[in-house]
Formats: sequence, structure tokens, C-alpha cells
Amino acid sequence: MLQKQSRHYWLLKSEPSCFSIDDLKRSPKKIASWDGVRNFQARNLLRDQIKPGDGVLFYHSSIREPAIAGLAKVVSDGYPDATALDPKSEHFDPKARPDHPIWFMVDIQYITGIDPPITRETLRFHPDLMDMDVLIKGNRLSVQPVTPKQWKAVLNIAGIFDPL
DNA sequence: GCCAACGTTGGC
DNA sequence: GCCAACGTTGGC
Repeated sequence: MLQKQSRHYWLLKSEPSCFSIDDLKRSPKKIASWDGVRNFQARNLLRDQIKPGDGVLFYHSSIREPAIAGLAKVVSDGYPDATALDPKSEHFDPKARPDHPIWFMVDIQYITGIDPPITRETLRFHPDLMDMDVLIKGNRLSVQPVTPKQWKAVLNIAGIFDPL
């Protein structure tokens, strides 16, 4: 039986002063752990939904012009977030245990930067992107699903052939 | 720096 | 298990 391929796409939010697309590019093998997520809804996506090969829109938040600043791909399944178990980490959670990790992370790998980055204004006026979750006022989820149509539209704007 | 929106906490 | 208070996020 042929199985329908099910690649998914995600938007991951980060404050560039904390971790930027350039930081990802500079990481060993251009791979970094998406750790420190402390929201249950986002945790569930990291633990259960996000799979190796999925596409990632890397979004820079909390800056003057928040924007999609690059592309990455998921290169691991969800696995326990080590920072929750490390008392020295600012993301330490005293309730987490090795056999009860609570929090999960995935590894992502840099594909390309998008320059100029795709601003919220551009997203807002594009017919295929105006209904993105990230544009909804008050949506603070740092891991958001993206539709294949939205993924394609972003690639179009950036002038990039689908790298996945 | 403001403030709306949201998630979490804790008293009851 | 409700809900008010609180802290945080994040665009503007």
C-alpha cells in the first residue's frame, strides 16, 4: 500500500537577540537544538507532530520589523529538553526528571537565509499568507503550523526553489 | 514604553 | 474546578 507522503511545515519564532538565523548558520553542521520551549501547546507539537524532513520558516520576533528571516529543516524527532534538567540553565524546571522530562525539543538545520526578510506587512497583503497564524493578534505560540500553500508562497516571494 | 492577549498559578 | 491575579509575550 502506497502511503501518502506527509511532510509538514512549521513557523518557529525566536528573538534574534537570543537566537537568530545567523546563529543557526554558524552552529556546528549548521544544526542546533530548538530548546527552552515552556508552553504545553508548543511542547505537544515538538513531541508529537514535528518530524525529520519537515520544513521550517525561521521567524524573528520582538524587533522593529518582525519577519521571516530564513529556512531550516527538522533533523530529529522530539526528544527531552536537557535544559529543563540542568539547574544552571535559565530554562531549568525543578519538576522535570530524566524519566519525566516534561519538555521536549527538536534539532533543526540551516537551509538558507532570506534577505531581505519577509515582513509582516508583506505577509498581510499576500492572498496566500494573510491568514497565517503568526498574523493573528495575541497569538504567542512559538511553534505554529504552516500549510503547504503558505510554504510555497514564501518560497515564491524569496525566489527560492523548494529545497526539500 | 505601552498594553492587549494569553497561559499559569493558587486561594477557595 | 472555578476564576482572579499575576507574569509574559510581542506587535506597535
